[in-house]
Amino acid sequence: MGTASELARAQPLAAPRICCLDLDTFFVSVERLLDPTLEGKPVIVGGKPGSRGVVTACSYEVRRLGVKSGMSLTEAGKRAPHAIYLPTRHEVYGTYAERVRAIARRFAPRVLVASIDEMYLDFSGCERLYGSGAAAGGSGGEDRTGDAVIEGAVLQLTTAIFDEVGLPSSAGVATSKVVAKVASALAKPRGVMLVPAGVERAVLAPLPVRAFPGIGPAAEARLHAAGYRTLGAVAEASVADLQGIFGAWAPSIWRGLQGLGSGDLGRERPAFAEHDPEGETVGSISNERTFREDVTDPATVEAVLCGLCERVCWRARKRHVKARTVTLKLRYADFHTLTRSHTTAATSSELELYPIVKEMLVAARTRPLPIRLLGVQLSNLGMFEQLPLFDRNERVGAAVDSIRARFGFATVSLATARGPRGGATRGRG
DNA sequence: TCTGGGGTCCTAGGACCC
DNA sequence: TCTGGGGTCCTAGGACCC
Repeated sequence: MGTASELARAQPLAAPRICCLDLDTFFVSVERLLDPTLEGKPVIVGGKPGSRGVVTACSYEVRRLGVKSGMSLTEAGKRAPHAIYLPTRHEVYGTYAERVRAIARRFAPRVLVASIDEMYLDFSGCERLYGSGAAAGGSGGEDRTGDAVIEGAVLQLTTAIFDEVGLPSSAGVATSKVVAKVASALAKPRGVMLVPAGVERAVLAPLPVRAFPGIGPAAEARLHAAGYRTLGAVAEASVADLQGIFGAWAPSIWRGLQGLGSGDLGRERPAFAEHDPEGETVGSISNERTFREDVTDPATVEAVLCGLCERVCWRARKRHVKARTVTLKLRYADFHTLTRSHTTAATSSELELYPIVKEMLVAARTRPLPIRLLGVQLSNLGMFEQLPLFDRNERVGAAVDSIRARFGFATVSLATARGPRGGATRGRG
């Protein structure tokens, strides 16, 4: 019996314990597992230097030379001419990521997959689960002991990932997701950093503004222009001051900087969710392609556009969703980029979508410049049930899918997707 | 330093309806 | 006939993340 505050004093609610687990130079680490001679050498994943594209991952050896992920391969080639350049192999990395997730689920009751190499684990209330015996001799108060217990569990987790899969990882633990994420970045490589409740602001204060998730190049420039250089300085500002810089994000960024960010995992991103808890699917499915060389040839343009339609529709059908909105993305040789979208009745058939997208391209392409990139995106997605297929287009789609399920995506395609001289535009992968 | 590909979320204007 | 305002949907563009 008693008021809520009396109860809280008698039985202190432990602060949330959110762990952000991040695999170190993930793609490089997987490549090294598959080819141990790469160990200790400068490695860049993303493609050949000089080819169009960017660095998707790089080892610490080349980071010392100023190479960063996102940098163009041309630039990387200048800074690290002797590095080993490898193509990106997403399917391979996916299987390793799944093994890591399976280990994570052994350690925490709730796990949220944030990206291929990053996840959040909720250790809130797990102090007793991990605290039996050994860690109970802490000298500090209740919370200190809890911190030590959780830190030990996270250390066990990263050790298990290394022992069982062979991948190095880092982790940050804090009372909120954002601070845990910042801490995991500070812990790299191969470290664990725990931010005790109450010291979040002190940990964030000296960091440059870009260290905070959600502050990118544009916000950084606006912050610098307004005189803010560190997260400590931004934390001093009022929500009203931040409104002009972050717009709708201001309150959540302000809270995050005070260490008051959300202490629960939040919702799984649909792209990673196995089942949609609300029964309704949000999100989008897109594929885009940058040409090796800018193209003008209409047959090539059509073939690629058709192939993109096929691919997104195929992925939509695999997820049992239909789209109401289709968006075309067009990038000219001079990098000027535009999008055109169209909303109709829900579909997942390329036979229906391709003519629409083709028409959008004709209407959108007002300049005589060669094309650098084409993209197709499906959005406004909704679930559909697997019913008998009355519709001709759906039967065609199902037949195509059953062949692809056995032999791969590239084995069948619409005639238009096969390029000018009848040859497939894509290899068998 | 000639700049990938997969996503999510926000902004802002216009159409349309009540 | 003129006027106002809110809500929702659509479209285009852009910031940000990995």
